[in-house]
Amino acid sequence: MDAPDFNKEKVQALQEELESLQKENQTLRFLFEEMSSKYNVLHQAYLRESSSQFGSYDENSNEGLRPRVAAVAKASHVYVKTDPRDKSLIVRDGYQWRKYGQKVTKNNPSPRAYFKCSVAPRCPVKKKVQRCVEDESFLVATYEGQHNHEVCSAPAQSLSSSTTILTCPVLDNPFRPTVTLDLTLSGSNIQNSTRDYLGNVMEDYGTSNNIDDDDDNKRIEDYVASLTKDPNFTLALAAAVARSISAGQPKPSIS
DNA sequence: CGAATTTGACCTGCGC
DNA sequence: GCGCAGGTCAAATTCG
Repeated sequence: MDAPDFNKEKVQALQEELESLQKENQTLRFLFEEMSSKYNVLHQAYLRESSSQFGSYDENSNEGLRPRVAAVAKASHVYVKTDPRDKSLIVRDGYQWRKYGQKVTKNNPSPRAYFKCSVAPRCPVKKKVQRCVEDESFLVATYEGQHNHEVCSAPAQSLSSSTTILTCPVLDNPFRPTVTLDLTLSGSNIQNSTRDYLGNVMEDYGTSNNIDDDDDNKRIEDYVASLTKDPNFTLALAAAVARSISAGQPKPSIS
């Protein structure tokens, strides 16, 4: 076989792969943006509803001791990509936090920082932040509880240049806290299951996309809604995140 | 000088 | 009961 031809084919194959990865990246961004916007709308609605419920709540009454909204939400874990040289344990998520403790834990050489939400005096939310033991360029933030107030400042997108993240609604439940994903990851890090799943979804979307503009937005919303309800999508995303963390390799910017 | 952070001490829960 | 680990408190320190 002729060597130049072989190299040419190789370059062409790589270019094709790069293009497909770029498309994939765009698809993911599109989906996350859609879900994020829907999440924000739902979250605001939830905050309004819960605040009105708390407003009528009589804390001196014994019968009032059972709020209609569960006070303690399950802890959620959020991975945030940061510069590994940056040793601070600060995760900018739009809320104000007061640090009240730091501890070195058994299975992780990096210390764990403890924060309380300081936006509202009686906000019960706590946050733990620790570097990921597998990849120190990731911070793992664990949120406990639920904010009883609204976001007070710029959200996660305002992170420093060394941090590239996107926020997305946590799937299937608009009332869960935000999960943060690094979408600068190379497409090669995306688990096949994720790729297959999203491929199927977008192919499905594409085949049904020959409709007029009015129906277009509605259909997009339907797809986003179906995604947020689909546990397979949750699993696929989780797998992709886990894989990207374990890979810990240099990531070409595809954007 | 007040607010935020640091850090060692203390508390609590859990496994043995 | 004891020891360990995680979580919280609060005095000391730092910073704006």
